[in-house]
Amino acid sequence: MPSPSGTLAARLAPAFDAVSPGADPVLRPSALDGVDFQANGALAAAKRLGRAPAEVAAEVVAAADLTGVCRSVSVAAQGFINLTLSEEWIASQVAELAGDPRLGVPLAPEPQTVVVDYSGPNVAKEMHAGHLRTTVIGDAICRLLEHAGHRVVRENHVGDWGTQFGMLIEHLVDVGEEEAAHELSVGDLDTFYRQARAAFDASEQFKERSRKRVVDLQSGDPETLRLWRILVDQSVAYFQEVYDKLGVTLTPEDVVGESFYNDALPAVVDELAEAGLLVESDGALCVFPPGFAGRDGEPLPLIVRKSDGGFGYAATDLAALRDRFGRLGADLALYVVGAPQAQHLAMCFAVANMAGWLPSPERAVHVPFGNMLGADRKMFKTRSGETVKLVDLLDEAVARAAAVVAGHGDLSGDEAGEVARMVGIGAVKYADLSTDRVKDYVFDWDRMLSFDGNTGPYLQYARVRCLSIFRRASLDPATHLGAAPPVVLGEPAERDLALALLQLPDAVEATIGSWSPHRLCAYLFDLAGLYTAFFESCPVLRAPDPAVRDSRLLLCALTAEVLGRGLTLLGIETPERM
RNA sequence: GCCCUCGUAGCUCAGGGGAUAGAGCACCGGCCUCCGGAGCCGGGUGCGCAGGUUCGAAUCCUGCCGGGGGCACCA
Repeated sequence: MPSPSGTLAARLAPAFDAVSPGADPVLRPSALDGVDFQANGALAAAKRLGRAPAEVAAEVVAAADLTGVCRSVSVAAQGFINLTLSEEWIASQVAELAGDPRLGVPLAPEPQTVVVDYSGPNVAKEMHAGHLRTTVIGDAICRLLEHAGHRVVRENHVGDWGTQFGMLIEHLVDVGEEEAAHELSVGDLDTFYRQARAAFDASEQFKERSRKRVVDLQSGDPETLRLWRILVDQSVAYFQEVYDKLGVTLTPEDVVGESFYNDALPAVVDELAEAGLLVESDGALCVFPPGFAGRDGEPLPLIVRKSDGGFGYAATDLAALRDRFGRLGADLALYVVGAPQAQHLAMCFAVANMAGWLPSPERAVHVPFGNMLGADRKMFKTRSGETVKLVDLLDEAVARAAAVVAGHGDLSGDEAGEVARMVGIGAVKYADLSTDRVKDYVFDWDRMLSFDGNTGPYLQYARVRCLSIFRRASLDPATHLGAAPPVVLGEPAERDLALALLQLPDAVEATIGSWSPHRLCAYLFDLAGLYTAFFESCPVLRAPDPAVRDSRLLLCALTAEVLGRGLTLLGIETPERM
């Protein structure tokens, strides 16, 4: 079942085409009172035909088959077609929605393989607040794509290779394997890293050992690899604890670290050389993709192999592109990576395209995001100026949510704890997802945990309110959905809510189309607001007659479903009570 | 110096070229024995600046101003 705008577009398209071949209607929700949608396109057609817009629009309307869908159709002077849906049609669609497990969201006609690169923490380094955005946004995108029927390959590109591992391995040796593994397993990664760094800075001998260890690591010395593996395994296990706490779908199997591409790096160089793209510059092997200039206006290189013979991260990223479009057969690769990487990724994409690994430029997409800021609008830090550990942030969220939930309802111990967890984690995730990802956003505990405004708790609570009506009446929303009584839309608030319920597909489509979860958030917030208005003006259990009561119960059940589905797609859990 | 990005109400944010630019906080009034709020209703200010494209611009283009970021061997 297509959404209302989809239905209207489909009905109008033949008429547009008949009046002016090639013309296409553009459907938009209308802000005008009493008008649901506005169809544009007649103006452009009129221009081509050299006729008056309103006249062309009228002709389109006459040619369109809108029987049963619209209650009224009118044409404005500028050539807009104003469409008002009939209550009967909305009611029939809502009844159909009740029996649709997908809530109207279509499956992609041509499923694609999409690689999503997100989270990407570094081995033996703490996950801090800065990892929140990539992890939460990337995960929501994965959920949305999978729900749309696409095959999603999650890749957690962890930093598990590089010169710093010489230092880390030597520190591990000094501390002792068992002790080191213990430190890392309890999540004290920062201390471990700092101590390694301190040892490195303090001692020339340690420095020399570290340098030698890097060479051993890169040459594949078994003992060194074994020690390295301890660092990686402990870190990955720790990351997983954070992911589980955060409610993110990443698993250890999704870890495809930098080291994974080591064996492919020589081939990357060879193939670039064969393609005639490789240039030696100051001892480094580079590719100069056109259109990139450096500080002095000189062409900017992507350094594939450094002058010391080592590979930089450009080589790894190129190998990853080669792997994703080659071995994995990706149709699309998404990089949920911070905005500062824009130029680097653009260069990698350009080079991969030139090398023939990336079939077409638009198939690799950087999904950038802005920073999380503190109340002072500066980088989010602790009061003492340190980065905030992600686990600490999440624990604080749950603790704060517990206080909020305790002051709000009357839940018992275990359930209160579980609800606090869902509310706290949900609040953090929703705060991150609900604003346009490319902008910086201000992190504010009180605002995100508020039951008012565009927040996670507000939406969770709106759903709980839907469900509580059923609980009070000892009814089951599921059986009510299954029964799907006739829908009565006598009150404006009923009509508004019903129409909004039908538009989840549009919100999902807009979200995927722009890789912007905040679009779905905005829809859910709008829906929750309409539900509140409905709830205020339309008694449900005390409805004037049984038919109206059953219809309103259906609207409640469906609102709970849509809110629940939307939040789930965003990766936010939904308590049954609050 | 070049490139990218952001600039919307006092604050935090929405606004897929369309009609009178919207929420939530905060502020001021009024109403609340309401199916579960710290509730409901009402109240007003704003698109950084200047051009351009267009029938129509917060939206697209150019320039400037301001914030953030990036610009050869750290990833």
